Amino acid sequence: MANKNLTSAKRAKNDEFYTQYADIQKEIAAYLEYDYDVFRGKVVYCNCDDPFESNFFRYFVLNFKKLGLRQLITTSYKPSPIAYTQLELFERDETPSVSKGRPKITANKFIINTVHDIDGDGEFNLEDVAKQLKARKQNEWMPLKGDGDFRSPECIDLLKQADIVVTNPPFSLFREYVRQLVGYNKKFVIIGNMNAITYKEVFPQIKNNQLWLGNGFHAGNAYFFTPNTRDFASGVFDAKTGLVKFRNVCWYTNLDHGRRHQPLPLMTMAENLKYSKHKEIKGKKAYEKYDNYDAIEVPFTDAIPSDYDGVMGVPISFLDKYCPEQFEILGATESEGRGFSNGLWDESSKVSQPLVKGQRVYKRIFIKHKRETI
DNA sequence: CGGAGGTCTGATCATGGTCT
DNA sequence: AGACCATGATCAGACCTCCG
Repeated sequence: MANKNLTSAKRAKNDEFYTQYADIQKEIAAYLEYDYDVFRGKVVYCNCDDPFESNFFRYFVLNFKKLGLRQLITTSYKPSPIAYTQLELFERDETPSVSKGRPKITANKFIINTVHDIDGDGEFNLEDVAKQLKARKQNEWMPLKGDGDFRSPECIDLLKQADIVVTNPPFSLFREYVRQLVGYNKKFVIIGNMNAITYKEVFPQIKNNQLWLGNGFHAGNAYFFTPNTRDFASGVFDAKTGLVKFRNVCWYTNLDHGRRHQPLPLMTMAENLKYSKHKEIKGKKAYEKYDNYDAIEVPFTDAIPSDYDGVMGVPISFLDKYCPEQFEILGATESEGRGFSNGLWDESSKVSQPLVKGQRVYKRIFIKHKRETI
């Protein structure tokens, strides 16, 4: 067990990817558009965010009044690399050390209760925050006792005080992270890999409409800033901008937003097949029954027919377009097919990956039209 | 030709059962 | 109990194809 924690922590250290300000702004805007007061009177906690670097911290401080926050709590996991400091809060040497002989910079905790223009330059900005924090009136800044791991007791105590968690957690710890959030019954807006949809911790919640995808990155292409430039192949890392490109990245949330309630425009089966070969769309078998599932194969989200009332298997990226008023989610193939058989959700099912005429297809989610029934 | 959408591997690690 | 093996689950990526 101890060993497991060690390896996790080691891995987490490599998870140094900073979300861009514009991406956070765009995502939060989607929730505000749906309900302008979602954040009003709320305690927001960013528990994987170094305030020295984090754009989450920056966003929520700068929009503290506009959102009507009650409090913003931020904790970091690891020491800040000195090179990328946005917030020139303190001389680095002033930073209290945990113990002698160890690096002076440690995991930090920031608690913001109030923000206002303190230096009288007519606008509120990060300089004001720095001054307020230095004065240690109303707002708090202190090192954490431990390493700032989101699972540590002091971070869990802070989590308990929070209403909404917003952050970009280490992907390698995503399952544990979600499990903790759900366990403490928190609202959240977090970033994860699209494959996490199929996780045992995640999919059942999606199915029950307790969790869904957020507004999202443009086309699932997310660009994160990273100081670890050497770990990436060219094409993935852009030296000019310092950004790493990731495919298939999305926001996971249980806050509602408008796009989620827009039904996907659909065509009939015949219309979808019109310009393609019989039973094929873009060279893929379409609308055939699976060999091992009581459902038909729909190879593209675009190709979901408007006129089929039975169970349909669709790619996981369908969830980005999922509108709960339009469709019902029945199950998924999960990894190697656990969880669904004979048209029903079944935990003990051991059915293998979906096959169409003996050919294996990728992971599928099983959905059905919601119809006005008599 | 670049953006959007979907699918692809096999290395790697966790887990669980069985053999000394 | 600990070593060893079989199986399951995952992937802060890589690649391919279609389309305008």
